[in-house]
Amino acid sequence: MSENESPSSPVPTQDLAANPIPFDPNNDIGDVILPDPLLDSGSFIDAGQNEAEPVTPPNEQHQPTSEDEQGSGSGIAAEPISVAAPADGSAGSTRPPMKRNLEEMSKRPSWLPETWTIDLRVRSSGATAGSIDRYYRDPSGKKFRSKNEVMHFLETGNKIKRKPNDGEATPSKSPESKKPKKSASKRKKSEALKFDFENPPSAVSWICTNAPEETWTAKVDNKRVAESRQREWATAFQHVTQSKANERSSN
DNA sequence: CATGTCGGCAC
DNA sequence: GTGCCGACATG
Repeated sequence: MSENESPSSPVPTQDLAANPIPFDPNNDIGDVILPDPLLDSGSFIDAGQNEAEPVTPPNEQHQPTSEDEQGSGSGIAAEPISVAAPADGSAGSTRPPMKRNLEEMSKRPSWLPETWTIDLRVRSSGATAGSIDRYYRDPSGKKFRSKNEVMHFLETGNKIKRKPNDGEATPSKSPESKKPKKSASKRKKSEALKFDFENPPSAVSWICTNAPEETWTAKVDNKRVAESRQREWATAFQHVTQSKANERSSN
């Protein structure tokens, strides 16, 4: 649907789309983490509607090793509002009550890892225009549309398979397409664990920073553990515990 | 073919 | 009202 051409729709997209994300440089997260080297890609596409948001959301930590940003959708659609840093208003004076809703909506759910991001997208057309869709982005930029997809990815490391489009929409002349429901001997190769089980650190200190949000940081030898490594640990941990659980249940 | 977007239903 | 996922559109 590029270019809304509804005869009676001047496309009054605004209000919700334009949301100045309050960001307070004073509001640190306890001087830990936030190594985010490059912040960018907040605003790009802009169907030239309106919402020429002068404010560039200074959040969104991007991992250097990954594809970045999605190209563009179908033209329309407001700019994706990315919420990474906790937009807490310790010094934020004004807080319009209505925006509060939006803010609250962008608060990170507890099940979402700290390193992930939430993308808020406002529907700009259609019957459901004005609705807000929430997407979740992992540190490498992969996009997920629901908690379930995120969970699935967290646990298996495989992105959930998007609908392969099937049936009438794809008249492939062969209604009798073979559909191997399960490949018995084909094991999906998931990423290898990046954890040195042979040489684990002798001691790890975990520091909890409470402001503005609960954040745990690991230290080995008094040195901060890279956030990426923490993630590797988490992945390894999950993998191991999950394996154990499987063993147990199959016993 | 991949990915974004909207419809619409199930909580 | 919100979250979620299928269906569709589009580059």
